[in-house]
Amino acid sequence: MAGSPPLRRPRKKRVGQYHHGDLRRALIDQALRTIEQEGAEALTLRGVGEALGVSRTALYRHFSNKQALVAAVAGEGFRALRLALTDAWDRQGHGRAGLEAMGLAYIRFAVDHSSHYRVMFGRFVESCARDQDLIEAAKAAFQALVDALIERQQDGQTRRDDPLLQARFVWSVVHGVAMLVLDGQLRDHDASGEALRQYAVERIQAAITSD
Amino acid sequence: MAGSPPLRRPRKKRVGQYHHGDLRRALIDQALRTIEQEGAEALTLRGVGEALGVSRTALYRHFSNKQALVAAVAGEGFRALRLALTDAWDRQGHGRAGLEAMGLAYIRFAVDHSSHYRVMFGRFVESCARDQDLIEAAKAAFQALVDALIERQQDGQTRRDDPLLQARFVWSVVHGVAMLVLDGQLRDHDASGEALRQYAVERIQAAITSD
DNA sequence: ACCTGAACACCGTTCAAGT
DNA sequence: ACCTGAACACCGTTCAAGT
Repeated sequence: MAGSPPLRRPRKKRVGQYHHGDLRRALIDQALRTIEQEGAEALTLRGVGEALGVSRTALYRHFSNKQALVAAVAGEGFRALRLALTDAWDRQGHGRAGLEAMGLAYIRFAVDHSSHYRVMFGRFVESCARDQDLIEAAKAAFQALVDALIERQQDGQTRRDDPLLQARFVWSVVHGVAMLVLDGQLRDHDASGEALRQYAVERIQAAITSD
Repeated sequence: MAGSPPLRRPRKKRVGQYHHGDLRRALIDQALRTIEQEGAEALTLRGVGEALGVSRTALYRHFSNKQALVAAVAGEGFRALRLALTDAWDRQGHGRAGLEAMGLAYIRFAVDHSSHYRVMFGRFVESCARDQDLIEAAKAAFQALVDALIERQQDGQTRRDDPLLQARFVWSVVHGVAMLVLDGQLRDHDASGEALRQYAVERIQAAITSD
């Protein structure tokens, strides 16, 4: 779904040789790989550098600090999420089914890339919310939902509430469901998680339709 | 709302003297104070110890590690949250207004104690989900919502879905709204945040009522 | 029983120095 | 321009030793 990054194997550092590739790109990919495989709290600059056969301070040539690297990874996440949402919407033909597919796609993304998803919304990001690229990527993903809801309203299928407000509500629901499933708040991770997803998208539909 | 802990001032350590109070309690209170004032990532065992005039390893007599301390703080949070929920429900007389008040109380708790709330649901807690006290406290808070929804169903006011599923859905919505507001995803923190809260509780009502 | 202080193995970040 | 290695100021945790 996320278009997994090219598998650049950790390589032994040959002495006296620079990286001389797209180190910035390589750093982001390696950070994402670490996050997905071992979790966000296992991400260390030393580890990333070592895996790339590069000094642990090399990344300061490309990022101002660790947070900036994490923000870049989060940005990638929002771009992948946006794609997942628009894909679902398009594939189901922009109708009620499309909207439900979008909701399920959102939750699936969060569950399938739980560590990455956490980074996208975690406290990490909050403080470096100045990162323009990150903000734009997040906005674009959100806009995909707004557009879909507007189309449904114009087709006369849903309540004509403020689309932005309506979108925030829908986003809240799927975000909340995703977080609950991720946090393992649901004892039996599989069965009740699946039931909640289905119930949630159905009730969203009711909420944006009925009086 | 949370019944703020007794203000035990950081005191200078007098040499050769032990704490000899309820150190466990003092550690939890101090940790919570640090979290609320400076955020969860500013919490260090060294800092807690210093504020209490105690060695930085003293807490290992009362907690197995930092995570256990954090779990205890999270447990306190769930107990306070449960109180906030039942208070709102009771004060509004168990009706539709009571349920809406509950939803707003939930979101208000999260916003007013944002750092504490984050700790309650953050990744911290996930790994030490074995902490029985924490699990019980979280369950009790959730149960308050389940009970309210069951009562509404029995009064014939809402859909007779599986109460547990319905409660998870409602919890997801308020949790999602709280997270969105907290993450500053909402540009104008005040106005649109307020609007979203109102819209959310209203749409929850619609979702659990209509077909 | 309860607490301490030194020690250990980690962090992110800075900076003068290399090529 | 890009990268390195040593150094700095932090962590959580362990453990022998004190009272």
